[in-house]
Parts: sequence; C-alpha cells; structure tokens
Amino acid sequence: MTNKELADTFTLIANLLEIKGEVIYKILAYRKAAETLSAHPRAAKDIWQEAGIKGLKEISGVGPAIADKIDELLNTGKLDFLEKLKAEVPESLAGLLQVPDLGPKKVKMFYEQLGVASIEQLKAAAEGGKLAELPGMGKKSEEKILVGIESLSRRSGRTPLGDALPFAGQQIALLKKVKGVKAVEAAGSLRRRRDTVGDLDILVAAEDSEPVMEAFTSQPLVARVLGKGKTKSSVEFNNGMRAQVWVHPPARFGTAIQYATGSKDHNVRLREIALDQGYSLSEHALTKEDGSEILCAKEEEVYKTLGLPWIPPELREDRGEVKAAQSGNLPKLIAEKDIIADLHSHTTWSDGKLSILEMAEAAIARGRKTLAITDHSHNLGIANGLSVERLKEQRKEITAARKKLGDRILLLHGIEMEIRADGTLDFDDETLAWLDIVIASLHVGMRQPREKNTLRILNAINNPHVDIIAHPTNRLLPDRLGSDLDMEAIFAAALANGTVLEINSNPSRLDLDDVHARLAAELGIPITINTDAHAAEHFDFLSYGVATARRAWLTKGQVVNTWKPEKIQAWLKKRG
DNA sequence: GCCGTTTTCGGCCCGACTGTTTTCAGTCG
Repeated sequence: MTNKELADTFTLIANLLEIKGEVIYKILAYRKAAETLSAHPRAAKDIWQEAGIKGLKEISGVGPAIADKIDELLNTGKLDFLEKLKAEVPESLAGLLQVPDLGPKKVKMFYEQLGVASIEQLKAAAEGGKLAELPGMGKKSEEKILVGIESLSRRSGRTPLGDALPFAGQQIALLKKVKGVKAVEAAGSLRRRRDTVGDLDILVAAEDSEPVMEAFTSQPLVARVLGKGKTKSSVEFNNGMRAQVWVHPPARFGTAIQYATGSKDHNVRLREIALDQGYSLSEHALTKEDGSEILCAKEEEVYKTLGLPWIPPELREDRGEVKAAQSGNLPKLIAEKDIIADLHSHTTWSDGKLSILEMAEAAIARGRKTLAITDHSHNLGIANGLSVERLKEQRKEITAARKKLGDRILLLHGIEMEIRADGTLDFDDETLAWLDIVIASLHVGMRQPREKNTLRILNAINNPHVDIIAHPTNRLLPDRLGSDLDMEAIFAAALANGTVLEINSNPSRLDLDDVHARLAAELGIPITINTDAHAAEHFDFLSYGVATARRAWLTKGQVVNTWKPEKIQAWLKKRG
C-alpha cells in the first residue's frame, strides 16, 4: 500500500465518522494523519518494514491508534475498524460530501429520513421537493443542492499552478481598477505556489468594500455567485474555477493576508506563538488580553510583533519553518535571478518548435549563460527522436551555431535519452561519452511495477555517462500520478554516482515535487531546475520550477543552474 | 485521536455567510 492509498483510507474514515457524528477532534486527527502521510517523503511501508509500529508513531500526526491501523492495513490489506464503520455508515455517503453546500449533518439527515445514499438519489429527492420538507430546510436550500450537483459535474478538482496564476493575474488587474482600492494580492495556496490550486483567494485593501464586491461578482466571466457579503464574496467562473475575495481596511491588510495565505497548519503554529506572548491573532488584528488591538498594515509587522523574521509564503506548510524562523535558521531561498543555465531544451530536430540558433537566442534574451540542446532519442518515435546518425548531423549545426553565437552563451550538445521499457538505454557508452551532457528519462512503460521502474532508473544512474535524471516520476498535473518508485533507492544511487536530479519547470510536471526535492537536496544530491523548453516562451516556465525549489527549501548553492559556464564545463569534464 | 521545555489530561477551530429561523444551525475556508 502506498502513502496515497493509506491517506485515502484515513480520509474516508474521517468522512464516515463525521457523518456518523463523532467528536470533531477525532475526525481532525484522521485528516491530519492523511495529510502528513500523503506529503511524507518516505513510504510508510518502508518505515514499517524497518522499524515497525514504533517507527510509524514517529510520523507527526500518527499516534498509537492510527499506527495500529497502518500496521493492520500493511499486514492484511484490510481494516476491521473501517469494515465495521461501513456497516454503520454506507461508504457512498462520503461521496455526497463532495456536493457543495452539503455537509455531514444534512447527509446524515437525508439518509435517515429519506434513505438518500447516492448523488442520483439526492438529485431525485431534490427534484421531487422532498428535501425542502425536512427540518431546517427550505426551497432555497433545496435549489442550492441541485445547483451544487450540477456544478460538481462541471468541476475538475484542482487547477495546475500554470493555469491558476495567469487567471488570478486577470482578476487582480480587474480589482485594481476599482475606485478606492489600495492593494490587491493573491493569497492561499496560489501565493504559497503549490503545484495545484483549489480555489483562488484574493485579498483587497480598501475602506469601502461595496464597489469591490460589486465589480467582482458582476463580471461576465462569473457563472454564479456563491456568496456576497461585506468582507467576503465568492463566485464560480464559467471555466469551473472558484474564487473568493476578501476586503479589509488597508490598516489591517497585513494580518488579513497573513491569515488568508495559510497554510492552515502554519497559521495554527503562529497563533500558538501569539497566545504564548499574550496576543490573540486573527485576520483583523493582534489583540491583547485587555482587548486593545495592534493593527498590521504589512505582513512583515505580524511576524515582527511575534519576534519572528518574515517567512516566505512558499515555506508556510508547517514543515519546520516556524522553528527555523525562531532559531534564525530560515534558508536563504533560491530566486529566479540566480538561474543562469538551462540544461534541458528541444529543437525542431525532435519535437521542438524552433531551430538550435533560435532557441539559443531566446535563452540569451532571458539572461541565460548556458544552454544544453537535449533532443529526444530515437526510441521515442512519437517525438521524432534522434538516431546516432542524426545526432552526428545535429553536431554540425551546433558547431555552426556556436560560431555565430561566440561567447554570448555556452551551447552544449546533449540528449534526452530514453530509458526503454526493458531498462536498457537508447545509446551505447561510446555515443554517450561523445556528447557534452546526457539526460536520461522515462516516457513509456510507466505502468510497470514499482520494482521494475525503479530498476530502470537505477540502471541509468549507474551509467557514468548519465549526468541528469529528468522528471523522475513522470507525473502529469493535475490528474496523472507519478510512477510508484523507490525514491530512497534512487536517491542513494544518485548520491553515490554524483547524478543530478531535475526539477522540471513545466507547470504540468513540476517533477521532482517539493517534498522529494527537499529530501534529495538535504541528502546532498545536486538539483537542476530546467525548463524542458520546446519553444521560446517555454523558457518562462522557469518561475514555476524555482517556486517548487523554494517550496523545497533550496538555496543557491544546491542548484547546478546557478553555476557559471566555466564551472559547468569543469563539472562535465570531470564526469567524462 | 494526537500531543506536551507550561500539561500524560485537557486542549485542539473560529469567523463569515446563508437560510431558516426570530436567536441559531450548517457549511466553508
């Protein structure tokens, strides 16, 4: 069982317990355990095999009860507790919680009063006017549920950062034009630069909220208004995305954006510190025990009042950042301007859109000092992968481009080489040694078992000519999960061989993800942040890769792409 | 159910909005 499967099991337990009416803190405990498990860099199964139940309890949010349940799940694949729970509360009821505006209390009531146990039955009951007759319900509530079912069918879960960020930019531009608005900023998971975003959270500083709410809710892109109040409004757009806008007076903007940025767990930590110091921290102010308020117009002031340095939003996941801030050990995070090399790009020789020279010019225009041309190898036929013969032809064009470019950029001739489904590599050692730089990656045969795919990657790492493993898990956001790999074995091999692991900046990939990149870098594995550009504008994907690196706590010194051309050449020469 | 250089027991998650209500319950973030 993977961490994801364990997490899903505990989320299901939490949902069923909530419908059953269990005390909220028990439910929160299961949710918390599910969250830590799904974001944990190590497989719970590996921890369990090494250190048993005792090892599982070391995981934050996992105590004796949940550790026992993980143990049972890993031993038998089943959980007696869950089976009994399902007998009390049908599993299908958990699915009803997906319907917006439908929570555990109503799900329970609909099931007990009307026998509603599925979305179809819910829809039929609402259309038949049965829901409105129940206590606490009315015509409007019934209508809301029908609308919720409809919107559920339209929504597609989380939105990749690469789609959410530009869309949020449009919304911010719109709100900035409203009269009286002093500042507009995105908050929430978007500001923390998570790889996917749920709803957009937008903070507006203004004394008068009414014109802001009016402009926000009445724009043509809005499919329906979910709520509209003085401090908060939320809408659903035609594209299925949802957004909410908060309006706070400029003098309170600091606490407001701190609150809305989250994460929830980071804010809990911060509120604990506030309480220790005699404050209560809310989105409105820091309030002393005598009721007097300290207002913060800037977010920095919130942290400063609590005796902390400002913490970059990308770190605010309750992964040790508050402790690091307290002890003065926050990392000096890498920034986009630190990146001066791109070691992964494609041209018309395989599936790219531009020539070698055009790609080099586009990279120079963006301040890059080194560019590796790494087209696909022949086993990836769909991308017009290169044979050895075409690779030799390509070298002539590289040489010609170098002459034209002079010392404006270091142009490396490389390859993105397929690791075939059987684990063998697409080129022999002689060809690989002849190239300046070799990236190895998987594109096909990803559904093979964990052991097989792990071995494929290990085989590439163990080849001394392979310099970089690109997008190791091959996930595609938002929906395709990466391959189930033994990342610990991969990290150990990479460390032993000096192989560099990639954070691919394409917003559909962001692979390695933040959690794995952090673990790899902590082990001492050098990281590379590449755009995998297939066109000029793809070089701008860099900001997404850097955001992922910042979420992984990476500093300039841990990233190969900050090196000057001479250092990159020396590194490649040493590798042979 | 988890957690603890204030506690092994008693805290944890609180405010905004909506709708159905006349003071509150449910949902959401």
